[in-house]
Amino acid sequence: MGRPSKKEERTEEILNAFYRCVARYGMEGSTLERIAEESGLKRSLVRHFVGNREALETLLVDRVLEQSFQQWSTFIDAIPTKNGSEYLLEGLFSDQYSDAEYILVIESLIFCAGRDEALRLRMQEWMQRFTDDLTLVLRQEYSRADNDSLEAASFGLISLYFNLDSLAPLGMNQRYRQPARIAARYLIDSLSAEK
Amino acid sequence: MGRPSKKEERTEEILNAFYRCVARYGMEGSTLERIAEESGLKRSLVRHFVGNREALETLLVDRVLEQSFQQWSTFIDAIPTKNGSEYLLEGLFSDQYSDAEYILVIESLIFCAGRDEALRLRMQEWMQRFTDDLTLVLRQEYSRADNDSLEAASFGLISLYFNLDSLAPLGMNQRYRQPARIAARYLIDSLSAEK
DNA sequence: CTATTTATTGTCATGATTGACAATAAATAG
DNA sequence: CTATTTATTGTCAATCATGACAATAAATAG
Repeated sequence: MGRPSKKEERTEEILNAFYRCVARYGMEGSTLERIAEESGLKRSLVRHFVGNREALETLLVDRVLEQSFQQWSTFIDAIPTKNGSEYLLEGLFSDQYSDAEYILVIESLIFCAGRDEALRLRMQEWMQRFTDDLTLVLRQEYSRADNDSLEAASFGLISLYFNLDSLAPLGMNQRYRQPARIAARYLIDSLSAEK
Repeated sequence: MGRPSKKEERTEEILNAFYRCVARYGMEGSTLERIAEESGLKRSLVRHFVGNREALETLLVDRVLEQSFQQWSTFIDAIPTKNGSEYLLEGLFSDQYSDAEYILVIESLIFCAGRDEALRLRMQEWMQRFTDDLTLVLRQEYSRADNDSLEAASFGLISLYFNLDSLAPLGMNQRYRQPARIAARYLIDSLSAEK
């Protein structure tokens, strides 16, 4: 009985607002006031539904990493054994799936990790998994390439993917999407050119 | 007459401290108190020698961009007409010249540029010049490659260069230096493989 | 309607950040 | 030593960010 709880939906709204704030102002610049304003709620409500700042940050980090792992798994699992690199290119560098905010948030988390031991371990694991999965996909298609080459190509793809959207604050991410895609193809093609 | 001024050296110390703080805490996280502590001075002295926060930021941005242009020009001008790509690889990906703080500061400036019209224009110019110069160097060596390929390779090199040191907070920049270098070579070699 | 639960608003205290400036100490020229 | 200039220290007020909580309004069950 009693008034029905909006905790779940409100929490969702608040975390989405926090997410957008981090993409725009960074973690340090995302004050509770800004988050409240971005979510269209009073600051007291932010506290009421989620808690203090620490709880808010914990929840955001958990959520971002969980969603990231989730979507990445879905993406990776959908990659066919044959011609997987085409899927990679499409998934990483098409307008369609591009999400600049996402990269800016991840970038912020990596930055914060420099001063947060626990977060650092999680982001290291995150990055490791990212590269390992990519390497695995590439290995399926280019089984003759050695490990160093595969790792180099994986890191190259990730770098292109990250760097492209980290230029979003300059409004230059669209301008360099095509170059990024071409460069990515160069990296992949290099694997088949191996001796 | 009067007591000799320490304005120049103190300003230098303060801006260096600010620089380190930005690399560690970001622009928003670099409070005057932290900058003062990092420089070993009282906050009042920071104000005395440089001014308020706005003046401090203006001076830092000017200094970072000026030094960046300066060092980049020196680097680019030293590149020989023949075999320039070897110099590029060495300059961008050797331990010796690596400077993670520099990239983290630039990254912070790009991020800030999202909320600062004037800064955005300057960083756009900065990024444009970076890629243009790289493209020019590559064109000297791979004159048969078309513009799109050159631009893609340039953007790829920059992405690898940036992304590598942006992993510094995770302590993973050393681990991926070699992959980055290998990937960079792949990109460059792709230009000679052009039809 | 009543009791209960939760949303919503508002407020107050505390601490952090910044700006401004007074007061003192130190160095130098003459 | 004196006058002058600057470094250095210290302090106070204004603003912002946060935490805590009281008070009210709204919704629901019975």
